[in-house]
Amino acid sequence: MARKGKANTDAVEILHRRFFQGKPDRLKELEEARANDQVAHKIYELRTSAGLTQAQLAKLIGTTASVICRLEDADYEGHSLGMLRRIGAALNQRVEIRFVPIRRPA
Amino acid sequence: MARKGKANTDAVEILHRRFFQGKPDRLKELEEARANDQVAHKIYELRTSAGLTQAQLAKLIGTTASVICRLEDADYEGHSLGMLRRIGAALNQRVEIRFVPIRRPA
DNA sequence: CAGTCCATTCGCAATCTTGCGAATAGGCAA
DNA sequence: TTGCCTATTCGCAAGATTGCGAATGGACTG
Repeated sequence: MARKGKANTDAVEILHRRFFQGKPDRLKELEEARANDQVAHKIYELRTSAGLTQAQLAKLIGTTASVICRLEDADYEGHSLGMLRRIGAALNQRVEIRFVPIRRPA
Repeated sequence: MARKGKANTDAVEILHRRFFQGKPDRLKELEEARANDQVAHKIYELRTSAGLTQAQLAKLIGTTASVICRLEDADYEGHSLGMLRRIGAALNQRVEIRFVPIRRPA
C-alpha cells in the first residue's frame, strides 16, 4: 500500500461510481426489500413449523406477540442480529452470516 | 393442531426449559460473543482485502471512520442487518442470512 | 349468534444504534 | 526527533428498534 501514493483516493471514487452511481437507487431498494422479505418469511416459517403461535414464540424470547408480528412483516426493515439470534436460540437454530461476492454482469 | 388441546402451552414451557434453563447463561453469552467477533473480523477482512482504510470505507457507505472502527470491535454487540448490507454493497458482496439447526449433544 | 384463538395494527416510552467531531496512540519513513 | 497516516476511544445528539398494552378483524367452533 505504500507504493500506490494517491491512487487510494482514486480507488475510492472508482468503487463509489461502480457500486452506487452505477446502480439505480430503485434497484437497490428492490434488493433490500427482497432481502427483508426473505428474513421475515424465514421467521414465519421457523415459527409455524415449530407449531408455535406468535404469542408462544414471544414468550420464549421474552417479548410480546406484536413484536413477533412486526418481525414477520415483509415491509419491516429493522432486523437486528441480536433479535434474529434470540429467535434462533428459542427454535434451536444458529444464525449464520455470510458475505457472498456478487458477480458483475458482463 | 386442533386435537392437541392444551398441549401447546406445555410445549412452550418444555421448549423454554430446554433452550434457556437447560443452557447456562454464561455459555449463551460465550456463543454470542464468538458470533459477534466473527462478524467484526469478517468486516475487517473484507475491508483490508479490498485495500481500503476505515475512512475510505466509511466514505463509501456515507459515514465516518469511527463508526467502522466500532463495527470491527470484537466486543460490539449492536450489529444490524442494514449496516451489514451497506458494507456489503460497497464491497460488492451480498449478505446472506441462514438459520441452521443445532445438533443437540447426546 | 356468542365465544375463543390468532394475527395484525397503533401509540408511546425506553433502550439502543448510528452519526460525527475531537482527542489519543501506534507505526513507519524522512 | 518530527511528520504523516491509520486506528482507536470518548462524548453527545439524532434516529431507529424494541417493549408492551389495547383495539381491531378474521377464522373457526359450539
